[in-house]
Amino acid sequence: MYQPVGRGKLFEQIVEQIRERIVRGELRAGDRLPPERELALSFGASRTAVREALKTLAQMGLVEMAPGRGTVVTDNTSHAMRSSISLMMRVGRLRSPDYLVELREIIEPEIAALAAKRADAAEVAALREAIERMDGALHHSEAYIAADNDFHRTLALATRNPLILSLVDSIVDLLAEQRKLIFSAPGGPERGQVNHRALLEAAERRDVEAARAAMRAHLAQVRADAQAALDGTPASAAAIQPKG
Amino acid sequence: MYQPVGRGKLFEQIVEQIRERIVRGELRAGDRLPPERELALSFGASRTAVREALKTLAQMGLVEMAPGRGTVVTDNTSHAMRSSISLMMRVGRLRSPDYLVELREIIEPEIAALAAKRADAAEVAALREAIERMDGALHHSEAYIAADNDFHRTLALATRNPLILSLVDSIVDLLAEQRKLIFSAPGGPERGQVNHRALLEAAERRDVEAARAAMRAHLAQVRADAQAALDGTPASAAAIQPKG
DNA sequence: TAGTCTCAATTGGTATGACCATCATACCGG
DNA sequence: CCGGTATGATGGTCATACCAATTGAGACTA
Repeated sequence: MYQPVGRGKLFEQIVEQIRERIVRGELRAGDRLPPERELALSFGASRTAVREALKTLAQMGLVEMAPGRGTVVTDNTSHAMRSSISLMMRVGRLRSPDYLVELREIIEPEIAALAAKRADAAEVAALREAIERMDGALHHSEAYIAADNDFHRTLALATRNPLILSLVDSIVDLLAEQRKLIFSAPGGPERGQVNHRALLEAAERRDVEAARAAMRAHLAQVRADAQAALDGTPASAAAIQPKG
Repeated sequence: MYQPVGRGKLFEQIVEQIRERIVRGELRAGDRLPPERELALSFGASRTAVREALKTLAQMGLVEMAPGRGTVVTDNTSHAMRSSISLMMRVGRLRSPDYLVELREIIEPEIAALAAKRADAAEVAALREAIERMDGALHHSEAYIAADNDFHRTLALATRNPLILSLVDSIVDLLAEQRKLIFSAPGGPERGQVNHRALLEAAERRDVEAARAAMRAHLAQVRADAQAALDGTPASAAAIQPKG
């Protein structure tokens, strides 16, 4: 019927215009956009509206604002999704973290398969290095978990698919808790290393099926160890809950 | 070694305080929080700062602002992730849309499998209804695509995993383009319906393996039809970047 | 009485104008 | 050549006013 006369809030129109220019590549990462006062003049709007628009873009991870330096375009696109998932898990009445485990059991075996197919020498080396770091940190939970994260992240990187990498990055934080449980399970790290090595060998041999199977075994073992740690040590299990 | 001295921007502190109350459950979905002017008074800050904080929370999908009605807490936590992925795909050097297809081929078969295992009568009915709508819209691309989206979303819903649902929601928008291609391929929609029906039957029989297989077949056919549509229409094919 | 209409109050959205905090740069003195 | 300092640019905050959309109460009409 009629054209929507005011296409929504004013600041949204400004967001759209700037977003478009970034998406189209007219504005690239590192570029600095005009001061707020200038933008306000260009858009024919007040500085308030421009500012709300820039604030929104900053929250989306498209730009960064800093006093004295101005507003610059950034390529930090995965940051937003990362915090979103983290938030979602927390706000979702944190019961049933199984949601995350389930998603992980869906994607990680396929990630391993793709990684085995596509990993180059450098990535294989990175995997080996991560495993060695875990070997050397079997009694140092923080370093072990960090190396463990790197291992899985390198696999995601080897898929050559940035979407998958972002997805993995976004759930890494949430896995720290579970990995602590594994670490506290007797023999948990050692059992994990068996599967890690199997994954490394599969990647070296480009054995897609072996990689998938190894990851499945790994996740099953992780799930079992985590459950065992919860059952066996009610004290540490209780320590998980609060953390407000 | 030393702590950062500055406590950060003022509006960030306000964001943190309100966010905490939402995450802790003190503020639940539907709750309405005080007017901006009141909040400004409570926080001992100006309305500007409060407003920037609320704007940030709105962008995160935690609250919704509307003139006259106030600011209410929402549970729409997937919205942020949705727009994030969409943005990432667009800003990320839009060549190689295969990234998305690849991710889809990883998760959708497993979604179908989980859905077949867990779908209740209402969800099966919703699947059937979506298929019927597609039957009735074989010559009306917009309605067909909408029903197609609903079909896949219902599958995700049936997994009972909100993370998976959010992930699918975030992908839906980006699939519109591909679905238009399918629709333009001769016999594409009809072939799609065959697989849709197979998925429905698998869900009815709780046949996990059949569901997974049907979805794999569906995606393979979709990929083929999309490619065929591109090959057949070089003009539109030129609009897509050659894959890396 | 029931329905609708009007209008004022509430509340988010925008506009100004000012001032502060921080950073970059150019300038100056050693 | 170096280091501190003044100056300007720029984002962050404040105060105030007005606009726009929504709500809800009270008046008006059928």
